[in-house]
Amino acid sequence: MNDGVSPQMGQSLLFLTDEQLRKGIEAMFFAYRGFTADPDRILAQKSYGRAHHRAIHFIHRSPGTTVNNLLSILGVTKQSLNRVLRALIEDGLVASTVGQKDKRERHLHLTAQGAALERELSDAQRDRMRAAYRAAGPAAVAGFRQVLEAMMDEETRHHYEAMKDRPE
Amino acid sequence: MNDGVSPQMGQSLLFLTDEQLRKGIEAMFFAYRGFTADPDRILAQKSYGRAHHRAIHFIHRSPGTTVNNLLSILGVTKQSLNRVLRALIEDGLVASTVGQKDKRERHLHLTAQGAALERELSDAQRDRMRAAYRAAGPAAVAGFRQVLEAMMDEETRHHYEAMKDRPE
DNA sequence: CTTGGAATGTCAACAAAGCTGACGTATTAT
DNA sequence: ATAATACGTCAGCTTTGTTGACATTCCAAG
Repeated sequence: MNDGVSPQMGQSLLFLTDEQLRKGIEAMFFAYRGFTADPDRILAQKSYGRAHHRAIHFIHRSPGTTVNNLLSILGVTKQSLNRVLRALIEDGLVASTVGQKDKRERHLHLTAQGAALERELSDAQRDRMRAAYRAAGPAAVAGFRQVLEAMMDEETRHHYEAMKDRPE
Repeated sequence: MNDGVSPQMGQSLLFLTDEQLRKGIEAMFFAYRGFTADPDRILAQKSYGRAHHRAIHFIHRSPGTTVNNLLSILGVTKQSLNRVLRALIEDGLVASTVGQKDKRERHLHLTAQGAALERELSDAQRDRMRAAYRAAGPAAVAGFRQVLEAMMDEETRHHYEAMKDRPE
């Protein structure tokens, strides 16, 4: 299994062994459970699911986004998103307004109520992330982000990058 | 929002800002899609799903494991696992044998066919992981693993650690 | 001005994968 | 003997994804 790596970097390539890769894969699997655990608990009380969380998160991040844009960020079908969105709109967490320039489009915003839930969810998720970051330290965090970014699909990374530098 | 960090480490705590945490959260979400994308494609062809992949993975990792043990690793109900397991046994990918010492237990193994699918799936998943590792470098990989481990629930981390140092 | 295509919404039907609750059976432990 | 454990299974429900079909609204190009 030659890796096509230049010979002058004869330094430890042990981090690329199948064993190391397997640990990374399992770490990813187990960590994702923790990542979603706290929001999941909050959502269950309100009889929402992860799909609602994701919609709320990205509407918060990109206020006024269109349904189509949200669709491509989330990578699901419009039917699937629509079901979630309908519930959030009916419950008064999300406001959908017809576009001025293009009236076919709907622009999505969080209501005060929606923003409140967003805060509750992201507070919980951030708490765990903060604890993990603090335990691991800044250098580890930089590496964490680097590896995750390298793991994304091309198209996905574009969405990620586009969202990256927007101010809070 | 005081963090209770000792004052002598007046160094940059900027990596703990909400902005940084949010990026980590989004990176985790987007990266997980990439993480599962390649196996998902293979599984879809064979009309299996992620649940089958997980069962196959951990049976491969812990040959002869009992149903109960697998249950606690995967964190699902026995009914949910049973559905998946039944399909894999019927299709001849997994062998279930009655325990010798305790005959109530079933010990699970991959058949040759099951091992073949396991290899196909983990090859695909490892390829992406390897590319990400190589792009990021060994230091980043160490950080990646540190943060992920710190993100796990206590109980989950035990499973992870228990599996960690077993030879391939 | 008409017409084609894009954006959206909605209906129906289905599947994967999780859940609860109940029950049966074999086996082991007390 | 009885209780607890390990496993399997039936039934029913939920969330979240999928296709496919179809209507509406609207922009833009001919």
